[in-house]
Amino acid sequence: MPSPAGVTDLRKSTHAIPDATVARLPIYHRVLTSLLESGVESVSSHELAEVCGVNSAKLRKDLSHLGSYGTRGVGYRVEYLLFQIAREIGYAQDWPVVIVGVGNLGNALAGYAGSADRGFRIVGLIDSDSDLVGQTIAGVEVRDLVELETVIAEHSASIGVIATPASAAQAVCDRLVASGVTSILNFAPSVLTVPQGVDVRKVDLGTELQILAFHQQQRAEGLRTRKTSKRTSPSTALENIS
Amino acid sequence: MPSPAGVTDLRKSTHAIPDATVARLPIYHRVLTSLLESGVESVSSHELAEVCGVNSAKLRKDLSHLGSYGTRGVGYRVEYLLFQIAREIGYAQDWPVVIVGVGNLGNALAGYAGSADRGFRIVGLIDSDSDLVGQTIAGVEVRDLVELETVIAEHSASIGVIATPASAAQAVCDRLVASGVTSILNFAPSVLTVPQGVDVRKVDLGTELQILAFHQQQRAEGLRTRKTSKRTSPSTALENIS
DNA sequence: CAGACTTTGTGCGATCGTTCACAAGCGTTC
DNA sequence: GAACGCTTGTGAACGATCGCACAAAGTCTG
Repeated sequence: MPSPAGVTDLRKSTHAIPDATVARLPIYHRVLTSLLESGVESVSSHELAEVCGVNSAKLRKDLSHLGSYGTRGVGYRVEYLLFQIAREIGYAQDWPVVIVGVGNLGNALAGYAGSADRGFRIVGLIDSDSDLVGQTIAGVEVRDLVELETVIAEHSASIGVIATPASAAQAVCDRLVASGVTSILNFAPSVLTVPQGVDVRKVDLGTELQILAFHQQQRAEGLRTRKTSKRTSPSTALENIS
Repeated sequence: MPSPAGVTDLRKSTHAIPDATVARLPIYHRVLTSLLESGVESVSSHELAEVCGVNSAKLRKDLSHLGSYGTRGVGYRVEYLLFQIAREIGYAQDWPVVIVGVGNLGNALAGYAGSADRGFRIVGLIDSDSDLVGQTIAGVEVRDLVELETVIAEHSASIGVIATPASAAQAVCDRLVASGVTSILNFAPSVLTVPQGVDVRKVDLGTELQILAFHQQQRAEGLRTRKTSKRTSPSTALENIS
């Protein structure tokens, strides 16, 4: 899993939950929520792992980092496990989030984090485009870039999302950090420099596509060198050679 | 690094470039492009690593997987290195991409991958909303969901993007796979099941936010247990204890 | 209550990724 | 051309993660 950028090592002192595990907890949480709504009361690690798309041993080890919340011979009680995971990842804490850049991407995020009752509350939508300022999106009024510091202070926001063009990203980032934001989700295709103690996660749509393209190319080359054929039936023609 | 979901192990046979390295190549590519435009002709691994936000040893090892494209005592020639990376990740191959789901997110992606001269060409925008069908976005006409198979066949698309609600994701995925798509980028918050030989990468906005929230919570707890203070000045109050 | 069965929690080895540290190689200077 | 300084490329140690395999601990049945 992608390790966070410049994370201050501080969690070792408390529970010490591996990064790889933390990255999977939200998935478990979502699947468990879905199970709970379906009326399922208990799951085994095998069943849950199957649905989450992970190895069952990995799942058990992940959960064991939170505590012993299962019952041997039976499995995990969905509701209880869900509660424990939720507590661990700070769900239902309603973290105040500020989104800077209300283009298509910012819009999508506002709708996503704002509507569903995830553990977040959009407390600020910021843009420099005067046409956008004043509009209400997902129940929140878009405010001008100059009000960035004000909005953050108003709601004591500690999580910021950068959905601006790359050219503005570092400047916005600096202002976020200066205002007390210590967790940043960056969608701009640029490398952010932050002081120690600030956590930056990067999501880059272009990079993701290029990684896919790489694998696609590898596959194509693999086929070509094996039997010199044009692209024909790619369905199940690839067998696993490990 | 985030390991891809159900990737068939096939690359071992050719060059065997580690996943972690592949995930960083697009970053190097972008930074190098920027350097080239700035007129820089040569960089050392230290300089490049600095800008890319990685360790210089890691950078050198990454590049060494592609070949020996540097000159000892000097560094790397920007243009040459850029070319080599581009070749490796299939840049300028103009991969045909189909995007299913033209909400805010699909829109953002269409603009992103379509406008900038990245190595992709949006050949299909698909949605089931009849209000959207027929509109032109980023120079491409939105077509109805029923035409999915037709559009893929028309352009021999092998990369598909799912930007639909979670409820539709698996069904769309199945149809993509059945039509010959072997690389899928999934933005829907759901676990996709695919046959062997199909590569799925998942980008989950909610998960990313929750990972940030977790770290934020850890930090808060760390502070609280150290000295019982309210949230005051979070600016540079966190020192690194490793 | 004993024995069979099920499933968790985890010790351990294998694999993958990162970082250090240094030899090998290149350019430059005297 | 020898000596010096710089940077690459990489062997090797380290650390994190994964997955197997199994003991521990529970349920169920007779």
